[in-house]
Amino acid sequence: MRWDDIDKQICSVARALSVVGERWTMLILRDAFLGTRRFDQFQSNLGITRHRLSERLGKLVDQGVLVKVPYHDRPLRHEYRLTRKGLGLYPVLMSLARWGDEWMDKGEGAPLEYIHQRCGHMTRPTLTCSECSEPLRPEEVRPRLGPALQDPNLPPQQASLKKIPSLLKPAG
Amino acid sequence: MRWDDIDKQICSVARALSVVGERWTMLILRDAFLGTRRFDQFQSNLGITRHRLSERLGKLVDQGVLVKVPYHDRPLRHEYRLTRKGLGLYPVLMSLARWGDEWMDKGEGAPLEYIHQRCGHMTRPTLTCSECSEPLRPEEVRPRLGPALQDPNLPPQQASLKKIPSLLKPAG
DNA sequence: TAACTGGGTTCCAGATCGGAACGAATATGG
DNA sequence: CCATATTCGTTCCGATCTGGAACCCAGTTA
Repeated sequence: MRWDDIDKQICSVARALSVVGERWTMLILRDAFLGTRRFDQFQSNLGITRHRLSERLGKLVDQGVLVKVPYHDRPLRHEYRLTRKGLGLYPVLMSLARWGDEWMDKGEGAPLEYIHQRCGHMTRPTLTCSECSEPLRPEEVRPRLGPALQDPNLPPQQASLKKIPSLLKPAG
Repeated sequence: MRWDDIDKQICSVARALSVVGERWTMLILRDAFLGTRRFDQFQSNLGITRHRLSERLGKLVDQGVLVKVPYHDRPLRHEYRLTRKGLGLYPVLMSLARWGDEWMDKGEGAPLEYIHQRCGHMTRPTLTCSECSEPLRPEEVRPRLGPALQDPNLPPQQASLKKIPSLLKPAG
């Protein structure tokens, strides 16, 4: 299967990755969340080539993750801002950052810390259950088929998704 | 800058992506979280080529995200299991899935639903503050320089990271 | 002894990437 | 009026990565 076809899978992770799963895209969004808005700023912060940046920004705009907002005309200039859809990726970025902090630290501590202004404390973002507010641990969550996979006449390649073995134990 | 050098950045997101940011890697991990353990199962579930799969699994093992555990000798066979480091990626996968559910739905509802066995309810995983337990909203969080970026003699390319403009408003 | 299974590796054409040069529209300085 | 700068891109080309198919190897089954 080609990478370009992953968005055809009946899987939310695959669909999400079809938008944000390419090289650089997540780093562009990281910068966007830190306030970067202009082409040249993205380019010099990231060290990405202009060509690639242009392509990625274009795709994010097409997908509704960013919008081009004019901030000056004559000459026409625009900046790139996160939409609501883009802001929805905040948990993804934060979870990546947290994992990087914990597992990829090179011994000098975290690059950035985060203050939750609502409570005033330095926060370590935690994924919790919407119903009981406890932290979500993988071995306490059981996936089951949702509406999209209950359709009896699924394309056969997707059938494997119907078997969810789902035992989550670490090893080692 | 080459993609292979992103792990040299002083940024936890970049470092995390240097491990899980390549094509297919996240989908391999999604499958691992759903219980897949064997080479052929990954291959047929994902539709990835054997070559690519072999390479990605190898890298994940090198990075300590998966371990090869023998389950049969003569002939020697092993399976791939998530380590603690790998299990640490759960929030990333869940956040991606949630975002996909919300923003990439094609009108047939979610592919999978998740039951939190501790409380018995269907859960919508939510990123919250470790200190006050409120949901973390991007505009309520202010990043500041952590230990790793306070070093006064940083490599100059990284200096841009020191400026954190950080205004997070949607537009659109 | 032939076919099968699990878990790979090799090879090659085609797609994607990185770097550098080029372009276009306007503003600024002299 | 001309030269230079700024901002935001696009074009071109050689290097790297990817996908598909074929091949390999150690047992196992029949």
